[in-house]
Amino acid sequence: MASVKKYTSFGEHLRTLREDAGQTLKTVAEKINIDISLLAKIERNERQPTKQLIKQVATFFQVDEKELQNEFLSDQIAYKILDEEADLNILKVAEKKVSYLKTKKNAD
Amino acid sequence: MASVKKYTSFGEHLRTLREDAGQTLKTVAEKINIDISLLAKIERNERQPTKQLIKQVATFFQVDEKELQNEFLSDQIAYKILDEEADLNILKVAEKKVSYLKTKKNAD
DNA sequence: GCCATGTGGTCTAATTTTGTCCAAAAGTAA
DNA sequence: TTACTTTTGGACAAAATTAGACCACATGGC
Repeated sequence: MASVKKYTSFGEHLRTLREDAGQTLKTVAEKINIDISLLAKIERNERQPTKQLIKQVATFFQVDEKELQNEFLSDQIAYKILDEEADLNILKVAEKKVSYLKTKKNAD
Repeated sequence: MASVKKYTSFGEHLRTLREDAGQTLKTVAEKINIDISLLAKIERNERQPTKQLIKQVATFFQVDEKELQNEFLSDQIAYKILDEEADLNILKVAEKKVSYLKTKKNAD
């Protein structure tokens, strides 16, 4: 059985990666060449990471990049739903729309 | 039995509303006080409607505002997934995160 | 006290997005 | 064909959003 997946925010996930690696904000920020404060904000979900940053972080902590990108993407969707105080069934509708838009895209 | 729900894009939905009402872009745009070209772009999903615009449109066509807002929100999510070429199971993760973030929010 | 680490505010620059204007295309009817 | 209506699409300025930098301050250990 694989490890149990925890559903935290992207920032918390990142912080966990860093702390588990026994690194400080400073060492990591220097390694990936960004401001300490920016990294701290990302870990607190006050700034959004760029694709490039996610890639660098994934390399640094040796985790799968695509998975980390997905981690962030699902975060964005979750926050949007919270912001708009929307119903969760919107996700079901979105899923159907993806299928629809995909077939539509192929049709031209 | 209620009407069968169709999963189109927000813009297409809007266009259908307008055409079913036998209105032109001109008449609707004037009524809600925006540029014709902007309304056309929204119908083609080239521009995003503001909340205010959705409200006006809902009033004009006498449809439920909240439902139309949801229609748009699910669109945004669907397009994001398409853009990022992400897997649909991201939506499941997002759902779990909403729950997590909700409880977290209440905890402070 | 000192030093390392993390926080939080403010600001600028860059990027993204909206909304307007206008010309051209497409459709319709005479 | 011509005239007219409707829709499309490009270009661009204005507005809004966001990342990222800088720095002072807080916190915590030694």
